[in-house]
This record gives sequence, C-alpha cells and structure tokens, in this order.
Amino acid sequence: MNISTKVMGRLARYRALLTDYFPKEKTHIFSHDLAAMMGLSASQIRRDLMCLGYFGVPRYGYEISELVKHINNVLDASKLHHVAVVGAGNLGRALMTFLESRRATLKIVAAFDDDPDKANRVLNGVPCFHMDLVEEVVKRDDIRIAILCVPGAVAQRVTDLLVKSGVKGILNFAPVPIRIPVGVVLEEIDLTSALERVAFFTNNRANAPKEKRHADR
Amino acid sequence: MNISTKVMGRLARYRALLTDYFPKEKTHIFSHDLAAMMGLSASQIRRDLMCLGYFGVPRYGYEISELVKHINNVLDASKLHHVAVVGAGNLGRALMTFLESRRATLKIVAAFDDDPDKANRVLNGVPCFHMDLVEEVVKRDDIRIAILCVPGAVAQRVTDLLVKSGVKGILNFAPVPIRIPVGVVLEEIDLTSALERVAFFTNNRANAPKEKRHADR
DNA sequence: TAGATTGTTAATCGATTAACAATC
DNA sequence: TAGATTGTTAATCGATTAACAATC
Repeated sequence: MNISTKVMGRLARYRALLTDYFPKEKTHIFSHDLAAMMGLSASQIRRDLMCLGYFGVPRYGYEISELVKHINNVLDASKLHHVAVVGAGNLGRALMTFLESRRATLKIVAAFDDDPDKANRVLNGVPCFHMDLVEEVVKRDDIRIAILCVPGAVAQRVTDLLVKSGVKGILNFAPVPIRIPVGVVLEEIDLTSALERVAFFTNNRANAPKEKRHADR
Repeated sequence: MNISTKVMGRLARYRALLTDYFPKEKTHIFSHDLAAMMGLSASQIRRDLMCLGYFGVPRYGYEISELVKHINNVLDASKLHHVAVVGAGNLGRALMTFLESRRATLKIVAAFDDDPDKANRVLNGVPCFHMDLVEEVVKRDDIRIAILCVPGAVAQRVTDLLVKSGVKGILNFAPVPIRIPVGVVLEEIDLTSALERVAFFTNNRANAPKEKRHADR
C-alpha cells in the first residue's frame, strides 16, 4: 500500500483525536461522526481508512480500539526514533516541551545551540550541546530526526552538517527553504507564512477558498 | 484573480526569501533560480507569478524590487491586522517572540491565559490578560486574528469564545481540529503530526513521496 | 425485512508540469 | 541574428467527492 503524505498526516490526527480527546465510554464510531469532528467528508475518512487493512461493519461503524491499533501498526512500523532539536532559542525550547512525550516512538534526546551558555546544561528536560558537537552526538546517540529551529541565515549550513552526520529526516521551522539530498526526508513548516495566509484570507473573503465542513450525502 | 491558499502561501515565501535572504547586489532573478532556491519547478514559479499582474522580461528575468512590490500589493491588500496569542504557555510565548515584527502588517497586541499569575503582566513584550477578558479586549483593540495555543481539551470552547468576540481568522496550534462558522478563516498546524510524518517517511523509504527538486526542461 | 453504513469504483476537481510560441 | 527566457495553454497527475452495490 502506498500511503501519501496527506493520508499519513490525517491518520496521525485521527489517532490523536480518538486516543486523547474522545469519550472513553464510546466503543464505536461512524465515518460521518469522525468526519464531523475532523472537519472532513465521510468519503474521505472511509477512503483513508482503506489503507489500514482494518474494516468497519455496516451499521456499527468502526471499533475504536481496533482502529487505533491498526493506525499504530501502520504509523509506528518505524519503531523508536531519536530526535534532536537544533537551535535552542524560544521556539526550539517550546517545541522540546510541546513535542516531548507526545509519542512514545519519538524521543527527543538532545538539543544543540551555538550559544556557549546553553551548552552542557539541561534545557526543558533535554541535554543541550554546543553546535560543534553535532556530528559526534548524532552518531553516538543514533539520532535520525532533527527539528530545525535556527535562524534563516544559517539554516542551510546547519542542514548540511546534520545530513553529513547521518540525520535522515528534518522538520524545518527556519523561515527559509532548505535543500537536502535524495534519501533525506524533509517537512517544512513556515510559521510566518501560515500567519500571513490567515491574515490574507481574513478580509479577502472574495478570495477565500470554500469551507470544508461537509456531511455525507 | 482567484488566489488559492497554496499559491498565496508560496507568494509569502518568495517574498520572505527575496527580501530577507537574498544578496542585495542582485537586481534580477530568473524563474529557474528562484525555483532552485525554493525547491520547486520553474513552471510553478512562473505560474504563481502570473497572479501578480507583474511581468518579467525574457532573457532578463524578474526585477526583484518590482516583484516584491507586487507581492506586497496582493498580500497586504488587507492593511494592518491586530493579532492575539491565546494560551501563553511555552509555545504561545515562543510564537509571540518569533512572529512579532516579522511583518509590519501583523501586530501582536495581546496575549490571553487562564493562569492568574500571567495576567496583567507583559510577557515576551506583549501585554497578557486573563482569559475572562477576551471579549472585552478583542473588541476594544479590534483584534481580528487569534493564534490558538491552548490545550486540546479547551480548544473548541476557547474558539467559540473568540468567534463570539469578533475574531475573523484563527491559526490553530492546539492538537485537535476545531470547528468554526462560515465566514471565519482557519488554518491548522498540527506540530505533533508533522513530526510523526517525518518519522514515518524516514525509514519507510518505500512509501516516501517522490522528491521535488526539479529543474526546467 | 428495511434502513443505515460500509468498501470501492468512477467522476470530478484542482494543482502541477510540460510544451511552445512570443519576445527580448 | 541566435539563444534564452518569458507567459500561457494543454496535458498530466493526484486528491477529493459522489455514487452505489454489498451487507449487517
């Protein structure tokens, strides 16, 4: 089965919703109910769930515990990943706190920063090292994924260093696009442009894309 | 001209790149150079720029200052927006610092939090109020956009309050989807699922979507 | 049984890419 | 002029939605 980035992202969100924010006493859910909660169409939910190899029952819907179990199977096929936060400024430190312990399979094991004052201390529960030690620590701790929160001006340089050190996946919050070699996975989140996007559509209703709050049929 | 969310987001990124991270001495740029820097195709760049009403010159490319001016015209048609950060935890405070002063047209004028210790103080340069004052302050300061950084469990309740108070656009970082009425603009950024997405594709190369680093022809 | 919901296929929609005439 | 690059159209690709037979 070939799972696209979009489907994969939605599966993660279905799981989060069902495990963390759903009444424990409910055992089953219909595609249209999940759709309503997610702000998607029921068709899309059903299509997404097709990749799981788990099937609901007409009239009863999907059994939540089974559904979550199958999403786990697909998503966490990858076992435990060690993650590093690179750039321990405000954003980097906030992400350490926010992302740590959300997923058992993703563990933030190190932070890196240029600032000598931050090196060799524990910041937000994560040991912080000087940027000079990236290669050493990445190899030593088998760090596969980096969350990049450095200033735009050094983003590409730091990326090259991370890739050279063996990092295989990067989540980039720096405000510039970075280039990576084939074989490395990249996800870019541009916070500034996300805010600008909201602002733009906020009083340009004429341009606003149509709403996406559907019901089925 | 009808500009999609995607095009709009890319225009914002072109502008950021050209204004903040591009050598000052260069006056012109070709579509394929911008494409290489952004990790996109030249075709896509040219198509995106079509909505600007500004035209490049064959053989000379696009004049950067003019290009930026036209992107400004389109993107900031909306003039100044007042923005509030709702939920002044680690993430909220980091975003205050990170997003403030990035765009002259977007000004963070208030933060809100449930914690009485945070109320009536200035946090990261932004005056913080107790959540009880949302309606009053939003109206008083004409706040149009909210950056939502509250825990998932209260996200919908807080959203309803914001919308009732007159907020027209929401950038949601809470880890659950929220529902909004027609007429309000919503952008959701799920940080946890973004990280999970990187992790998933990081050692599932078979599933990885194809790379996107093209050249033209 | 009758009615509701599923899995899946076909149709639609939108976004990206390729191609190329125009043009500097 | 010749060659490179543009704007724009047509072709392709991928994602979403609609429709419906299967089925509980």
